[in-house]
Amino acid sequence: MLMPRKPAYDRDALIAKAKDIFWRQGWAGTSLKDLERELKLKPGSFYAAFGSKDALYALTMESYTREGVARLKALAEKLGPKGALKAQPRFVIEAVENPTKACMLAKTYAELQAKDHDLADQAARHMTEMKACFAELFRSAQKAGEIRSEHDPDRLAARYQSDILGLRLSAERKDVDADEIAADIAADIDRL
Amino acid sequence: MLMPRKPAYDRDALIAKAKDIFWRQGWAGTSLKDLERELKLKPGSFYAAFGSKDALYALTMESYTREGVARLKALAEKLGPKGALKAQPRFVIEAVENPTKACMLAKTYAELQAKDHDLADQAARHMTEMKACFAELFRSAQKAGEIRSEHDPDRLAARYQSDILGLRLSAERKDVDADEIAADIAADIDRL
DNA sequence: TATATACTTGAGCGATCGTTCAATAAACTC
DNA sequence: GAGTTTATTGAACGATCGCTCAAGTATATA
Repeated sequence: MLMPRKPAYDRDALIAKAKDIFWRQGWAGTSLKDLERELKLKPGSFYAAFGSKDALYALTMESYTREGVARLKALAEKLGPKGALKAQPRFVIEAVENPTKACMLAKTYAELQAKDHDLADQAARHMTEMKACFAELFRSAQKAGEIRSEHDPDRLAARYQSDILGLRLSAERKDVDADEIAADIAADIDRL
Repeated sequence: MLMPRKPAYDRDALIAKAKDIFWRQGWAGTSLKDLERELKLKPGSFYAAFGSKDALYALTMESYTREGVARLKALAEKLGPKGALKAQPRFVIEAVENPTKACMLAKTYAELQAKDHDLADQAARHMTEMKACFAELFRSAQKAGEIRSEHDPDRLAARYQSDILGLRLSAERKDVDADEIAADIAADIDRL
């Protein structure tokens, strides 16, 4: 048997690069020309590597979610569940490596839900997964006695995620002091 | 002087109709074919009436904001400033006449900000205007003694608007009970 | 009724969309 | 090196994008 030629590109690096572009510009706002230029791939190579624009978009959302979950768990490892929940708001809007402040999943869902696009469903599932992570942290914090047990952790998680989505969108505005909002969200955790 | 023929359409009604389409589908997600079909206008009439897709989009955002401000002020007239702030969350997610729950201005800003599109700036200005309305209500509530005066009304308004944006986006999800979030936001007002 | 004016119509413009594919170049085994 | 397999290239496809404009139609005044 003969061994084939190896691709010249690093697939994971290309997904990471594409994620930044999609995250910033959205689905319709990113053309194949954009991707070809930034990823330095001609059409043939692009389609051999990823199959379609939508398939690559799905890969970038998976990567986005995986990293988000990992970061949250690392934060909980270091600061405990309540500490992680209090730190997360400030963290998400201060990450300078992000191409934009708003949540990629929320942007995707908002853009494509009306079209009943598959990517909207996938974004929704990823958001559900993130919400479950938040709920798990609230449950842990309750077990640790850091949050009163009279609260429903799933309800807390839904409200918390909603607040974070609003915060991240607000953080893109020039007339809003997102640090203040983040501080207020964190302060709310202390009152639970 | 001779008098011309009158248009067969109601311009304001067309703007209202276009607003629903843009609100639901977004800027890139709405094609001129969509508008021609829904507004029952051929290209020539469309461009004679509105000039361009973007010009019509701007008109719909103006109408959207004008109606939002009017509704809020009507609510304040009836329920007082604090009552309006408490009622607004439930109100925005329960309005069945809306084509979608999420805020049109936020959707527009999120979609077009990366492109430095003029419509993103206009959306941002309209959001600033809404925020000023909220701040005015918080100030009134403080004057009426319904909210403690130690709070900064502008900061309260920014947080409140952020929460509403998150709520309205969350309300489009099937796995989230938006009524609970709305109730929790309203409950926060009582603790100020 | 004649005429001027504006509205309506729809074919079609150039540009760009996501995608395909045949031709060429490169890297592997034998 | 010969032979085979895959990666790379870039022209070009059909569809759709926002938009233009000349031709036809309807309504007003005179």
